[in-house]
Amino acid sequence: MSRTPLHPTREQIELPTVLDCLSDPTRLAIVFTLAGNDQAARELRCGDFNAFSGKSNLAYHFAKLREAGLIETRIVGTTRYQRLRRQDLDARFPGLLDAVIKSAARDAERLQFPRCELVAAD
Amino acid sequence: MSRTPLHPTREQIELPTVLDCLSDPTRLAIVFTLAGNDQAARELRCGDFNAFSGKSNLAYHFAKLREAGLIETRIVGTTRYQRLRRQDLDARFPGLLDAVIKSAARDAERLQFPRCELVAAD
DNA sequence: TGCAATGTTCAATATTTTTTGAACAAATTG
DNA sequence: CAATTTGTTCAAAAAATATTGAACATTGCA
Repeated sequence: MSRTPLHPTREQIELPTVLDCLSDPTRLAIVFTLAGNDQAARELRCGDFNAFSGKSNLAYHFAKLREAGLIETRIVGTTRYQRLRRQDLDARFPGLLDAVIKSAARDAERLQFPRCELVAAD
Repeated sequence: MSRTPLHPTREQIELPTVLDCLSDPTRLAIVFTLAGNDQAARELRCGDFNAFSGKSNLAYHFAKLREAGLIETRIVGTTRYQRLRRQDLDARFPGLLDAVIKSAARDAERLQFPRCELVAAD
């Protein structure tokens, strides 16, 4: 599935772009899930998010998150593992991600995030 | 100019809506300016933002900010004063606004906010 | 090798947002 | 009262985003 995609460097991450990513409910749910505020892992595969939306729509949102610098994609065989670029984000925008994640957690009820359904691992 | 417009209550303020407001460069500039990170006042009139965009476009953005719960509009005669609803935002999303404002301040160079041109007061 | 699984990419839609300008409204001032 | 100032509202146009499904690519497996 092609080569490992392009990620912006830490310095290239832009505030408005990051906020835009987080303002979309689907992407916020993805980021929240990757942040592991549930009991979830730190690294998840695309397929784990199938409850969130259709495959191709997810690919679109993952691309946006990746290009914005929010997540890093690691390719292993035929699956892609995503993880939050927490260190980079914290360095670039101190306190921002924490505030967003905590607020999202407090509002979990009203935000109604889909439940991440772990795909059986190999 | 009609009656004082509707503002959501503190509890009605939604995280994705707030993030969406902040992700737009014009609105982020407005919020940043109202936050007074320059030497600016806490309450500003629409006209003070004329450098940011056209009048009707500003009215659009102010409405978005107001309906999202980011600003409060106070009508005095023919002018409208806007102020950040900092207390409500801090209560609802602790640390969020601070993180955004601070990050914006650090990135001031690259964000290139327009300079708020104070309109002569009465 | 051929089939299944995982995701991407592309093109077409659909939807939402932003921007503009003209017309309007309310208050203030001469 | 007429003119000016401040800013809104409306409708139209422009632009950006999101969503879908079909086709494709890569890897893993029987």
